[in-house]
Amino acid sequence: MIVIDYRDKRPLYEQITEKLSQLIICGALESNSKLPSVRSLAMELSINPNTIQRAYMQLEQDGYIYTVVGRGNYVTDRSEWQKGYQSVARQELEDALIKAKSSGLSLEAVLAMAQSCYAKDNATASPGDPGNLANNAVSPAKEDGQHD
Amino acid sequence: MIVIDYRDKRPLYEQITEKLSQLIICGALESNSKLPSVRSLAMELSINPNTIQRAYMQLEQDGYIYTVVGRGNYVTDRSEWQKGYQSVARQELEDALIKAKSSGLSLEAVLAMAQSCYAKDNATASPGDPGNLANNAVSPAKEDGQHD
DNA sequence: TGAGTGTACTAAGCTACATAATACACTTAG
DNA sequence: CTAAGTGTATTATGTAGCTTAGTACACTCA
Repeated sequence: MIVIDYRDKRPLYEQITEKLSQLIICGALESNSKLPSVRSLAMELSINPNTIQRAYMQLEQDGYIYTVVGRGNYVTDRSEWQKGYQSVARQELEDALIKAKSSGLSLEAVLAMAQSCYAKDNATASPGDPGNLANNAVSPAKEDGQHD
Repeated sequence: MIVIDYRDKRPLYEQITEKLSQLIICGALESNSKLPSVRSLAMELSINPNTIQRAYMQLEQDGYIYTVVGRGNYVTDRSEWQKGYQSVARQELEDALIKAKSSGLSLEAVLAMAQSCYAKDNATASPGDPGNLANNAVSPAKEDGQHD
């Protein structure tokens, strides 16, 4: 399920890249399953195919999907990107820890947050909803589909 | 000391905002000390005064500095932005924790990282350090703190 | 063969960023 | 008071990135 947020100041292709990678990471999109075609997803989201193409290009470069010309785009095996993703996550965690420390947060508070977070049931969606990635509830201050 | 990184893809004013706020947070710039003027910092960094002005505007909006028209820009008391900064740090830490968890990092690994980080001596410069931002002019030495 | 796929390219419009050049009101030192 | 230094605002210009639009080509598969 992808929703374009036009209040988001980031470029569209970046939003799409982020949301698709999240869907892949959390398991909502199974390995080797097929992604919507450039043209069909563009139509569903009411944006230009070039923008989708750019998002897919980025996802392929990041290792989350692979492309078969003439056939489509497919989700890469978890083992392919797992390592790199974990490395990024570790770095971001370290940065956040340094910032937390400099902000005056106590070590105890940080440890408690970690415990709490790992106790919680953070969505690791079950691979049962392939279907539509688009949600037609987008209203950029105008009616849908109309671009001058 | 501020260095412009032209390989950085972010806007200049954002780089400057970030580095100045870091200097303020870590204590390299004392509360109520005077920042370089818009024009002088612009000249030292060889960029346009408007860009510095924009950075200062952002810093003021974030609460890190306050402005006295006709006099200059000054570092805000720590207590003014401490709370908001801690709140941001906490949120970023939570995001990083969720990401770490989803990447497969174990709770033990995360706890170890936190311990390690808090054991380390992460630069929290003590007031009195050289406040030089480029090569010049921060300490007027006689600032009787006149602010609103 | 034809439909669907990824891919590449050009052109145009829009926005953000950065610079340049002024201009004005204010504060302070003289 | 004057003059220098300060923040602030404005307009104009150039550049770059994002997005759309339209077209085109090579590939895969029923």
